[in-house]
Amino acid sequence: MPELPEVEVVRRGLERWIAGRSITDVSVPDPRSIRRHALGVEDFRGNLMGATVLDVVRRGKFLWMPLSDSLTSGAEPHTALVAHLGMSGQLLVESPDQPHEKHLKVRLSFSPRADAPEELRFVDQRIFGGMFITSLVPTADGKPGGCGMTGDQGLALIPEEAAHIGRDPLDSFFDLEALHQKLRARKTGLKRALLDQGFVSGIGNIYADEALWAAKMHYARRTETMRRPDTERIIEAAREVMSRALDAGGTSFDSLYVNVNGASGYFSRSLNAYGRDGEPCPRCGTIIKRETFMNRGSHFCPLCQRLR
DNA sequence: CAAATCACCTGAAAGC
DNA sequence: TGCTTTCAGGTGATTT
Repeated sequence: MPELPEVEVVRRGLERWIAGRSITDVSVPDPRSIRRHALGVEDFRGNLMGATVLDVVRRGKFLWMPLSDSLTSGAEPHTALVAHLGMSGQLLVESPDQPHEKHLKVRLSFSPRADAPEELRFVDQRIFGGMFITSLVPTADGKPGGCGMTGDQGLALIPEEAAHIGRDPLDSFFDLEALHQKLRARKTGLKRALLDQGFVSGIGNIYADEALWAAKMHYARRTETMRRPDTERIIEAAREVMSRALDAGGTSFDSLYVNVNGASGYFSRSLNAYGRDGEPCPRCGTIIKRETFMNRGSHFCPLCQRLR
């Protein structure tokens, strides 16, 4: 499933192929994928038709495209098209004559541009992801909303529905001290906190297990016992694991075009803990264990990652 | 306030 | 072989 590194690659692809173009047509073969757009399909279409995608920004696993307002062109955007890939979502930039994918949910047509395909397709098998249009609101810290052109360069706005999530470990404005204080105040298990997008975004089950393994910490470690170096260690581990995946994704394909088209699927990850229960820990040889925690698998080395 | 539960989905894989 | 069950996951609303 797509986690932060995959979403970032998609963002870069969209920035390259879609940013600056205007939307000429919209179709929604499966309205379930825009169920978070409360006003329905017609409103969704009406808001997108004629709008220009000004940028493609990401925080954690949320992607958004600030839209021009035809009435006040030149002014700050105040709405955005939000996309979340959920478990199985893909954003594909393709020519309209490509056969429709089995799980094609939303289709956007763009103004023609030389050497760029004209359609953006949202394909999603499990429908945990989706798209919707929403208002942009000021960020809590007044700093740029996320990763992207306008995101990094000063547009301190974020979609309402993503305003509650924390900055991700790859965000240049990530505030370690703020996270550390929140962790100490919360009284919960460490993995639970890592998966809670309100603390830090972008970390899913796979990278949580990998980061915990790399930092040699137990998933149930109490957050109130975390010391500053502990918080640093786990976040640095998460950052390391994710940027390694991003590097791999950025170099394992010929071009961004292939990436944004999802032709090669998701990154093949080199995993040390996740899904490796029953196999030896790459660090010490102890057999990796799997326990159910929060209704999902937690994979860890019983020796390297002890709960004290 | 923390944590558990559920809802949303499909299809691969395992179990019978 | 063929049916049924389990599982996987992110997010958000609701309940304990």
